[in-house]
Amino acid sequence: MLEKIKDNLYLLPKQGKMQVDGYVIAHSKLIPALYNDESLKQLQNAASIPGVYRAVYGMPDLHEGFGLPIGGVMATVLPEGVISAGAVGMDINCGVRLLTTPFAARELSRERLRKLVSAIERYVPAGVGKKNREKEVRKLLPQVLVHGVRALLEEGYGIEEDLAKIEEGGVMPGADLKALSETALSRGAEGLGTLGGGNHFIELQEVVEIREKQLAERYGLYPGQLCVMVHTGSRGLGHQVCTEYTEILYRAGPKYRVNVPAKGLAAVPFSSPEGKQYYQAMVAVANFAYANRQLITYYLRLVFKEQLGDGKLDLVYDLAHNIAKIEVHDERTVLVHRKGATRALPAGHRANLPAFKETGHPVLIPGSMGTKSYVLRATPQITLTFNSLNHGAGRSMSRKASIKNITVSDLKQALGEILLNEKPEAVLDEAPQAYKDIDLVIETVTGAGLAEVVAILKPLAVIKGKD
DNA sequence: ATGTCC
Repeated sequence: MLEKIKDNLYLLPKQGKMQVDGYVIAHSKLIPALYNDESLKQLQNAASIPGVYRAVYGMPDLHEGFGLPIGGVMATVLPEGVISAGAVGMDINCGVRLLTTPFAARELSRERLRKLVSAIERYVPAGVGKKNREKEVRKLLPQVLVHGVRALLEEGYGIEEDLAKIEEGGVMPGADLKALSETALSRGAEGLGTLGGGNHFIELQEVVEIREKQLAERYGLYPGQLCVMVHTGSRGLGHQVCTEYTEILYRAGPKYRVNVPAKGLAAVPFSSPEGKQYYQAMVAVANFAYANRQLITYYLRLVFKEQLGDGKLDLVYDLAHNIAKIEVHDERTVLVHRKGATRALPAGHRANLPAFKETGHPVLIPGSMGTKSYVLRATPQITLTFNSLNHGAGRSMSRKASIKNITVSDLKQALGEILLNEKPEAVLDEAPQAYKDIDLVIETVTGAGLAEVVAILKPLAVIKGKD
């Protein structure tokens, strides 16, 4: 089905109802796994959606999802093209934030590290169904949905400098609370400031390698530095909104003569009332997720102050990897749906935040639990994928299969000296054996000429939430 | 990913 064009680049040729070609960025060793799940079929489905533009793309961490595969990028021409809730994903604005600390990793004894982990667990509720305990936080929900991180700054949960390092400045315009159901609002109030479960985590990491010294320094990264990476999203709120709107869009589709190949790709024209309403809801939820990572940062700063006497944690960057954005490509306005894909703007791109205009922004790519994380920078060739890169390693095994096939000792061996807050048996589905090889995935995007490695971090301790 | 099927 895939035709090799050159190393790390494959064509999924237009056939059947596909309106455009597909392209998959993948190392040859990553190809066989793509035939073991529905991801290529899902990419073909995406290529048949009304108003799809130029081509659909699969990142090297591609795997089966709901509707659009994880690691999928699909753009639609505006205003006549469609918007799809399933192509954004359940966890709207799931994303990653990287923080530097004023400490060197080697300054921390194992005992100190252990105490740090317990303190983080005390401050940040982690695990499926975990709720925040503070009335004052729940009260912030309406402002957070409309004003994003800015609303938190006004209440003292952050500093002005934080905004300069968050994608979109921590707020997307166009949110409307009326687009959210009572259930969604209630789940949002409970979920604000919580980590969640699944692949979400807080990691204490050490910068172990710098590949681009000047760029790393511009990003605030130095060898040996202790860093904190936060991976979470919009919790039950995003799930609720995706579920509700998939149903709404699925029912409304025929009214606009939009027929979709799978319910997960339910879509309506962007300019339709339902389309506009989903976009207003998605933006509100995206603002919530940026704020969620900000609130967790506030807790982390308290923890560092309490445990180590200095809570000066500075943002390297905060980015979304499940979202749809209005962008200009080939001088056309399109809606780029990225699901498990990171926007990656090269040097000089005008959509960069002022802090990164000259250099291009850091692209934060976590590995799987216990493996390295990468900071990349996109090259000018990134226009190939609508300025998109992968979002992580990508699953190679379903959660169910992982629990069945991976043993506690497999996971313990993979973790080695790395501290884990949870019992290994509680997070077997997150074992690195359930994921693709992050080094190979990164080699793919660098080999394809889409990005270069700036810095590499390795985990010292992992905080996970239980399912 | 998710109050993992109100």
